[in-house]
Amino acid sequence: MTSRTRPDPEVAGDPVEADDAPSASGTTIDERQAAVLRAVVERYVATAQPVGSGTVARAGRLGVSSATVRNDMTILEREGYLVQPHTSAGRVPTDLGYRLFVDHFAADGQVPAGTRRAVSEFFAGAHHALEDLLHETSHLLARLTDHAAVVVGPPAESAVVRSAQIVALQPRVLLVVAVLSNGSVEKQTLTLDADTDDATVAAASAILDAALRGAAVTGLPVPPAAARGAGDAAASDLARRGAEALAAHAGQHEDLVYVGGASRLAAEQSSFSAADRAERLLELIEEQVAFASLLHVVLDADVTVRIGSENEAEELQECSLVLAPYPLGDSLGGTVGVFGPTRMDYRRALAAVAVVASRLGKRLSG
Amino acid sequence: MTSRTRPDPEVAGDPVEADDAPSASGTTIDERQAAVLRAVVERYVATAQPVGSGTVARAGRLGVSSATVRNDMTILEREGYLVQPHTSAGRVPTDLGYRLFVDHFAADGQVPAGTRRAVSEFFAGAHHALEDLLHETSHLLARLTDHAAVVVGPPAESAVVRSAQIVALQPRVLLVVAVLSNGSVEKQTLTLDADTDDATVAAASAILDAALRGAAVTGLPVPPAAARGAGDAAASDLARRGAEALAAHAGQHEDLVYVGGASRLAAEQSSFSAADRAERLLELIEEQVAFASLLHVVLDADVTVRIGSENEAEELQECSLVLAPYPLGDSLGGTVGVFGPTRMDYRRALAAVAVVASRLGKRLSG
DNA sequence: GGCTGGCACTCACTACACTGGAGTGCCAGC
DNA sequence: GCTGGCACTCCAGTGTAGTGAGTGCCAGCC
Repeated sequence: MTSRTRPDPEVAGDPVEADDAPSASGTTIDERQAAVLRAVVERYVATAQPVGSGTVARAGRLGVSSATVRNDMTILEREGYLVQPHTSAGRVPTDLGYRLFVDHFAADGQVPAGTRRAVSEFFAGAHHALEDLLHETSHLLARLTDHAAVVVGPPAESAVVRSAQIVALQPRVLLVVAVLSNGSVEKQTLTLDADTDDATVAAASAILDAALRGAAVTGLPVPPAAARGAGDAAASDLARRGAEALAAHAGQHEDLVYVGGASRLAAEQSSFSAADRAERLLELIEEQVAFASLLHVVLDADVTVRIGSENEAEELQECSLVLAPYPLGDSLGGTVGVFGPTRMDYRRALAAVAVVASRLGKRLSG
Repeated sequence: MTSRTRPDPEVAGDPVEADDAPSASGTTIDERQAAVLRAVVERYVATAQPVGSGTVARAGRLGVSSATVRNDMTILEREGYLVQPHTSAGRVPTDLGYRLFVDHFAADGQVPAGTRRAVSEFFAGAHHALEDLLHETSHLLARLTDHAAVVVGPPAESAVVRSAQIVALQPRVLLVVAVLSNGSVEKQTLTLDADTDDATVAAASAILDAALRGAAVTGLPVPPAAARGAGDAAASDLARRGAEALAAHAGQHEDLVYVGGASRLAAEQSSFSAADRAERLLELIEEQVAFASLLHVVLDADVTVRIGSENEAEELQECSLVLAPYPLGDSLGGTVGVFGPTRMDYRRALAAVAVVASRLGKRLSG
């Protein structure tokens, strides 16, 4: 349930290792300082206001005075976990601060009963096509976390053609359709120069089906050469064109991304520094392909959290992603995740993502 | 090119009829007052600042002093075309003011050369599946107008099944696929309690295809009863289940809506009074079905403009829609349109929507 | 040595008064 | 019927305190 492949630092007794601290001092922070950080993060996530030492001390969990908290905050700031927006304001967590929080305090894996129930109800319901299920899952996750959510479909690469056919829509317009093993359907329109008769289309469809059935969608089916004896050159030619059209399209076909709750980004606009950040993010989402590539990296980990500057993409510098892969049958499926401002309730997001990924995987595999 | 079915009021010489004016006086506004309104609208659209009498007079088109403009503005305000945000500010157009502007000054139908060229280039390019074309068209329209754009697909009602089949994805998971005459594909997964063999699936597929081919997608195909002699009861049963699944789904299947450039709503947030307006709109867009129903009403008109309160939906009260239907073959296709804040460049939007609708119709019909 | 209370200091935020300017309505005169 | 002039309104911007939350530092206490 932890994120990243980092040794889990000890919190009790021994000093917490500030492994990523930018300071060259190699200083560590102790247990109470970590608790202060925790209090600051929780408070800041709740209120969006810089948190002062008095607030933390008054909360009373630590049993120390505000002066002591102040001293700890000074250290936490020196070590890069907190920053002050300006002198005489409270402190705000840095990306590094969130990272420590996530690694130490967000990983207890408690899933709220309400979340668990909502997920169960959702997956108990009927869903038709794969696309619908994934799409609705993204909305479920958005509802649970109150952030935008993504569901990346199973990778297209592993799909195999289960059926292929050519259908006449209009006299000169044909549709080439391939049903893939992952439940998706590839289609391509084919416009002809002259009318074709039904028999030729049917023959071509049969040729195409025979040639493509069972073929992997990548390393695509070789177009059947002018085969089939000299029987029907027109049909054979048509089948070849159909195969080519499919191959050209399927080859560059990226995994589909379903985004739910993108509207929440508008509400989160105030959490971003640049005024057009939310707009840029929405644009990024609209370019599905580019967006999918940003989510792909997770595959091995259980749940991965990427906080602010840990993201490479410029647009995501002020965002956090909580991602988890889900299995599909015995192989790997896709990814589900949540993204919002770094000021995010990581515990809730982690719990929701984990449980949804797990249930979605079971649903798709069972 | 005009909107609504309202007699085009005379502007030259005769007084312009203030047909929708809320005042009981039945007063009319004259040509110069209309020109003042025009100047206010154009200026306000450009600057988003209330427009004062001095600004209009200084622009010089009218050749009258600011005092005269002031008098006209007073009348325009009394008649409901303008409002003052507060005393001693300039004037801002009302929905009624925009309506007059659209009816009188936005209808000259001049399409900028750049727009025309961009549209030509777009439709000259190759597009594969119908869905892709419509999706990309919505982005084209968004780019041209700098607002969010919608493209509603051809109505599903008129579609006819051109092919139907059942494909095995996994031993117990089947996919029922129907290719429709409008180029779309309906699919449904079917989960079985026991494994089936390929022969049964193939037989069921043949039965289904025979039964559904040519049937209208509405008033849906009656599931073939336990027919086909006693030959293969399992196949016949399977075909019936497939047909039922398709019918259940296709019956409630709404026309698809493609939205492009929704991210622009975030930038337009400042044009809305309520802070969460943009968020509400994005939510509305996410619920495709609900959104589509708001766009459907246009069918007869050439280009329709709905301004602010002319929209019935509560969420659209501060939005304007510019919509135009496009033909598909000989029947009616779908709708293309643009939507943004009432403070919108209507001339540009009208021109872009008209030309895109026309070219899209030709492309789909030719 | 580490926690604590106390204290001086910083600085954003708010309230308030003041001013400049854009805009208005009205009116007498051409 | 248009125009210039004039008094008035009121937003927006600026300068000035006052307030309070928060900080850093330090001496003292356990």
